[in-house]
Amino acid sequence: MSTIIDVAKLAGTSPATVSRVINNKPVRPENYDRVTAAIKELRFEANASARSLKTKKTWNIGMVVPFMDFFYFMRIMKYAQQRLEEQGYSVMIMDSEGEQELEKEKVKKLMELNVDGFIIVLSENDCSYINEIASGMPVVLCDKVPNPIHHDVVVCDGANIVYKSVELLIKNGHENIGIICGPQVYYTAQERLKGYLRALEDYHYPIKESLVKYVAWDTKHGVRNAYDTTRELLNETPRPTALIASNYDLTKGSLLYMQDEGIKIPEEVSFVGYDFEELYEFYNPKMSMIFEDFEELGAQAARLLLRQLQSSGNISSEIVRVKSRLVLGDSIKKLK
Amino acid sequence: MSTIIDVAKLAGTSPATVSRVINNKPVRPENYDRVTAAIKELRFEANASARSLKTKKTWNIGMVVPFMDFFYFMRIMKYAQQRLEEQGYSVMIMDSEGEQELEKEKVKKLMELNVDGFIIVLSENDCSYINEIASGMPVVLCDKVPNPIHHDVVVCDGANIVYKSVELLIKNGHENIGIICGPQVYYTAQERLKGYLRALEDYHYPIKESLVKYVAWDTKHGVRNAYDTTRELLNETPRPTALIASNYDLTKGSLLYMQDEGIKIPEEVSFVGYDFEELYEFYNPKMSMIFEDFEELGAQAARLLLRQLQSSGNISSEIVRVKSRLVLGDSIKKLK
DNA sequence: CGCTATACTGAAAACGTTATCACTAATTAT
DNA sequence: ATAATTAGTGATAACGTTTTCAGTATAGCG
Repeated sequence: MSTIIDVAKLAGTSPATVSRVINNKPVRPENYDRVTAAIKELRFEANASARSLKTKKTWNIGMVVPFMDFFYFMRIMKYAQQRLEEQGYSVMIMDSEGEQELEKEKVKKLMELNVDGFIIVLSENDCSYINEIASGMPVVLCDKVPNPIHHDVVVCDGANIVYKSVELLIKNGHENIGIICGPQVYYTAQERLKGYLRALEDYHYPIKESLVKYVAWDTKHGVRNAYDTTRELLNETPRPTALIASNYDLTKGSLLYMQDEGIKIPEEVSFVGYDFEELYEFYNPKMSMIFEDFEELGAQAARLLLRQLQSSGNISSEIVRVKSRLVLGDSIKKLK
Repeated sequence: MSTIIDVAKLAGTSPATVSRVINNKPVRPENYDRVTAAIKELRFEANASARSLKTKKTWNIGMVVPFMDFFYFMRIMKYAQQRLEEQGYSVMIMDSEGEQELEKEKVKKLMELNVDGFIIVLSENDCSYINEIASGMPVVLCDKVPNPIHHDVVVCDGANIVYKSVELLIKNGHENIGIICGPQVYYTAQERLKGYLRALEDYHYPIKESLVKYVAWDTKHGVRNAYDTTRELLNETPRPTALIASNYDLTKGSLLYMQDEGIKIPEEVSFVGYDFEELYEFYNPKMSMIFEDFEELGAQAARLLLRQLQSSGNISSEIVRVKSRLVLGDSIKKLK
């Protein structure tokens, strides 16, 4: 491996000039040519460690997700990474295994590695530790977000799309619509419920508490919880004629229950799911499903982070809502 | 941020002694205590860049996968990462988008970042560039492997498990068994076909060329290709009574075709798939499916890499085969 | 008790960059 | 033509570690 000094010698300039060339600072054209030629000849690559040591910038971004083998999180990170790479950043992704304690450790680890910023999908509804461990760091929170927020945040627009889904069910004659929600400490869970409530209100239907179920939707227990909750819901009076599962895992659990019990969709109950791609392709009949735009989610996260990285002064934090879409299948029965 | 010098001052020793403490080198107990106390008090963390600059070791491992939002690859990397972290390494994962040109770029980028080693899932059947770009680097190749191999390699044992599957089909009275294989330039594709051929031979059944289809199984086109090939297979004479799809995407494509055409499994054709977890839970009837052990795959990749990282001298490259398992569903019909 | 071997220690020189600063050459204004 | 500015240069000092090396205590030995 050759160094800036080797290049300088070959080009007949000082190391400082070589540094100026590789950092796009003004240099006499003649010197520029000689240096670039020397760089090519020696296959010189600036040493990242030395550079970071001097500049205090590693051009590395730390990402933490609850489960890195889960497409949902990784797709977000993939697209964020793409944008960040365009700006010269590299990315380190770590897995918190859905546990806050581990998440904290990973953030700490990334701090030791001197990352320049973070994109985090929280494991639990708490990010207070960030200010202790990584105070002053550029941070973007993504998807799972605690309610009082002091950071830049990107979430999918749940209110709107759930509103539309409920509206559609109503127009198909459904009055008793059950919904399986996430814990209301999460912003996204709140939003999705808000869409449900608002639609019913707008159409002057009463809201039946018994048809609104709150479920711990963490990736570890979400499926199981939704499974049980679906049973509960279908035993309520009035029995719901339609169900909305407001999350990937909740969708999975709910459908598994109905499959196990042989409950026919849409004959016995209509259904709208969330984010379950593979299933959408294969389930018979095709499920109606809400899909979040992970590509945009990641891109926005990257944008917000870059904004922080590039601005020197304090900027007020921003919350970005990314549109979701509802794809229709044959899982909604027309009543009457 | 405090430095080794601040710590030294507070502890009343030289920076060298502090360095010795944080690197577990022998130090007088009294000094050890004073230094650790000072470290705690100042919340000192050794600067990674400075350390790397001096030691030429970053403790970073580069990983490259074709698609980082694909659970298959990420699960491998997740478990590899776990093992590597235990040994103090951090991991940078990059996405080659299934294109060799990009893969090369990512490897180059990771070289610039001075990673200490690589775990790579190749996009195409060629890793010759590695010797140009990253010659001498510790490298482990994973899952998709070109045939003549000069690196450490981890693959799933396809021969054995496909053999078992074919055997099972034979015992259920099937003689005409179709198989959708990957391109024979891939080691894994070869192995899976080998299992098929050997089982038929062992049971003295003729091998019918028309029932063995070779398909480009890359993540971009695999599904589509399998879709078309399934049609072909089912139009062959003799018509196969059972089908084996030897890969996740091939399974997906094949099942999609049969679903679209309303071909009933197992009534019209028996089926054994590969790696399609979500589907296994939901498809009706339950598919018989081969599952690879990604956890072990990743763990072995990490083990091989650590072996290279820790050994100073040249070691001969190793090829590790990880057992797969066959999970039975109701997709195999008993003939006669 | 003196001698050698042992076990730590601190000073100082790296590692490969970038940033500062004083300086020179080239340009412009007068 | 000379003075005043501008543009670009190289020497040098960081950045925060580790490593070498010579040195100093301490322990072990006869």
